[in-house]
Amino acid sequence: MGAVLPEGVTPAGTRGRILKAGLELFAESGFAGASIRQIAGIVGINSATLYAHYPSKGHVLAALVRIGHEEMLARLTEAAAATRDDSAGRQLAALVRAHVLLHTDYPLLAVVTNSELHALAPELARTSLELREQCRRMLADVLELGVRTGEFSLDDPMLAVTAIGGLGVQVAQWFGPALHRTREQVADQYAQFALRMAGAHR
Amino acid sequence: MGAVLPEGVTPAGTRGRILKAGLELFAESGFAGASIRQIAGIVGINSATLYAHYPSKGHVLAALVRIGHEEMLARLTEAAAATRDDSAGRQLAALVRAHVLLHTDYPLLAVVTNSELHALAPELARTSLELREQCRRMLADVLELGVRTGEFSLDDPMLAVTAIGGLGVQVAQWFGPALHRTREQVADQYAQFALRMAGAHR
Amino acid sequence: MGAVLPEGVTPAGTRGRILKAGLELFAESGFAGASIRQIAGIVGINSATLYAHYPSKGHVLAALVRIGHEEMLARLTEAAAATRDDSAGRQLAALVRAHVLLHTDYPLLAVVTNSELHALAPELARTSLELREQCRRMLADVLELGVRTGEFSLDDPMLAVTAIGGLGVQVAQWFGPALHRTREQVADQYAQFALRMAGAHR
Amino acid sequence: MGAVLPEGVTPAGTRGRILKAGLELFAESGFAGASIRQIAGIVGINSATLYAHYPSKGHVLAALVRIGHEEMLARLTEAAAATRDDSAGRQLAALVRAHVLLHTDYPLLAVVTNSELHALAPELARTSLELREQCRRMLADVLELGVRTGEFSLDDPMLAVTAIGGLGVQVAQWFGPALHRTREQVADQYAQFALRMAGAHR
DNA sequence: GATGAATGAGCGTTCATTCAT
DNA sequence: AATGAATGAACGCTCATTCAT
Repeated sequence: MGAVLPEGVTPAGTRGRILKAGLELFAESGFAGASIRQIAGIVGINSATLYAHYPSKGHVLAALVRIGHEEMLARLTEAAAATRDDSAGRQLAALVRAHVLLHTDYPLLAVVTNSELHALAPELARTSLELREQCRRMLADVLELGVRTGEFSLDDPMLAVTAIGGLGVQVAQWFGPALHRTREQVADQYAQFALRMAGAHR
Repeated sequence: MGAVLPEGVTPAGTRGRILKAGLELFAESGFAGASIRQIAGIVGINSATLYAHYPSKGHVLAALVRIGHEEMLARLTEAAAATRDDSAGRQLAALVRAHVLLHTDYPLLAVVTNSELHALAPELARTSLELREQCRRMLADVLELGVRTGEFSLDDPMLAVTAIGGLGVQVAQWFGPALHRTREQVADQYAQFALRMAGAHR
Repeated sequence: MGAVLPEGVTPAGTRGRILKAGLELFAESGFAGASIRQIAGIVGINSATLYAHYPSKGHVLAALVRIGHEEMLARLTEAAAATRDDSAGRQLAALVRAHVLLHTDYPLLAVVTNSELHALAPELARTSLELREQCRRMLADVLELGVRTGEFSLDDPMLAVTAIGGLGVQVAQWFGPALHRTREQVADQYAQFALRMAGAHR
Repeated sequence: MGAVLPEGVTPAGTRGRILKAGLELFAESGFAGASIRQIAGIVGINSATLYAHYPSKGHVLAALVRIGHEEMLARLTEAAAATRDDSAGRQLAALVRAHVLLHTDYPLLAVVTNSELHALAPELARTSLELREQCRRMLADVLELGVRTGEFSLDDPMLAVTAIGGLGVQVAQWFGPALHRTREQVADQYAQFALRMAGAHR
């Protein structure tokens, strides 16, 4: 299945396998629709054993959401760093490409990260919400830069941030081999869409 | 609350109140996260009474999803009819405006319609899936028309259909008074985004 | 199917159709396993309508059990009357034949009458229990007569009453066309069994 | 109470206590009339705990029915073995005695085994139905043997199998201290009845 | 005589979680 | 690190019954 998690960030051993099983089930049935016993069943452990690794079902989701947001921030940060001295257009393209590729590479994680955040207790969600805001800020900065330099033309930059930021989210829901497009092709297309939305010239 | 349903299509009396309560809860907690007793509680009836009106929890969702898709098709159809003889650009703008306004007017319905369809038994989902495909087809037709007439320039029209079609969906998740923009302003902005994505010139 | 009730005793119209439906379902699923809605469904009426004819589910069963016992008493009485002046052997044969034929003719009624009596509130059951005792008495009288005249030889007449009285009960559970025997054949066989059990000579 | 189960075959601990409670209630109210909470209440556990031991209410019944049939087969087999070289008459008497004693020793189990089999899902019932057929076969064999040797005289051996096989069933419904007869007395009487029904001479 | 809407109680079952082992 | 047994609460749903129409 597509239940893939970023290496490095993801814990090893049983903890990691619990996360992967949770990812699979939360993506398919939602947080409320997936049960601790189903998760344990996939991992091959008793449901009570799960509590030796995570203090509650909510903490499993929190860990996933956290990983998803951290990976997003990492990729966007990297993209920004790589284009720090480029034009606003190049910076925007890099951000959108990175965002889209995140969603083609970890589609289930993106789905869970985006649509199950509300199921999280406020305290468990806080960290992730902050990461999310940082990402948003990065996109907003680039758009504002472009507007300032005259490279972009936007009537309502804030709406543009939301619209462009929302592009990647959809990708996670349908990207797959049946699409007959590579991740790069999709990323390039969406980068073009973003540039056009920003009214970029040159 | 934003638990608003299109008039006319929505049944009257207890049936309608059940739908509104279901809409509110499904939007907030998802299908699996909302309980029949919660719905009944909002309506102010015994949970058993619900079954005098709908044969199962799934049928409540199905009715909502159905109404959502029918309203979408109705609005898109109206927009298309009103611009039948206009340029592809005007047709596209009309479709996107209609789509966005649907999401500003019935945000909860749009959220439920889009993100809980998977919770529906295949048989209950079929009708709605067909309506959804019709809407997609309408957007695709306009984009193809624009490409044919040279009005639009698109490398990959199919991806554009998806990207533009996805614009409205996000709107439902954040539109509200706190945004300090009218529904018309948002619709106009998004129509502009769509035209830019399509590479429309004049 | 085999949901047949004795004519004459059974009420006409909807009341009768309710009884037949109840008979069918109580025989198949037991009193607790059959629902008022199922009964109403077979009759083709609303479940609330049933209460215009019977004050409760229990009263439907009571009516059936009553009919069953009355038919039994009627048939046994007739058999006894027809052989009043015959030998004990002929009297016994007539009783057993009548008993068996009752069970071949109204198998479902017999099943319900025998195995759902316990589900009846004591007050509703009383009348039927009295009828049942009368029938038992008739059989006991014949056996005692035969013992007195030396026609029968029995170590423990009371056990014989029970054993012979129980013969018919089984018949209801398997009699049918698949048996490839007529009701008369079965009745004759069982009458012979009874005579043998009684140790009848001549 | 008479909620007694054969030792050895019956599981120990909570599992066994669940079976005993189920036996008591199924015998009294039937399968449909007894609730999981009633069973759990008698055992003294939460109703959810029951599901740690049996996957469904039906499986509790299935276990009981299974035990009942296994005990029946075991006792009949033993009786047959002990009289293997005896006359058909002695073999028949041994079988009937064993059958009756089974019903005096485990009356509730016999009632449940006989009258709730129909409530079992076909798959759960299969094994028990096979055991039941084996028992029937044993009785049929003895009767056929007696007919062949001229020891018995039967017009319709198949009906005799059913009639004699049905003798024991009734016993379970009334045997008890109030009867003022020992289990042995009843068994002997019924063995005599069976021999007479078979038309045995010496 | 019949209905649809309604109800309180209860159904079999599953939930997330705890705890002794 | 892992388990089986246990729990209170809740699940979706059906029950027999009532009542205004």
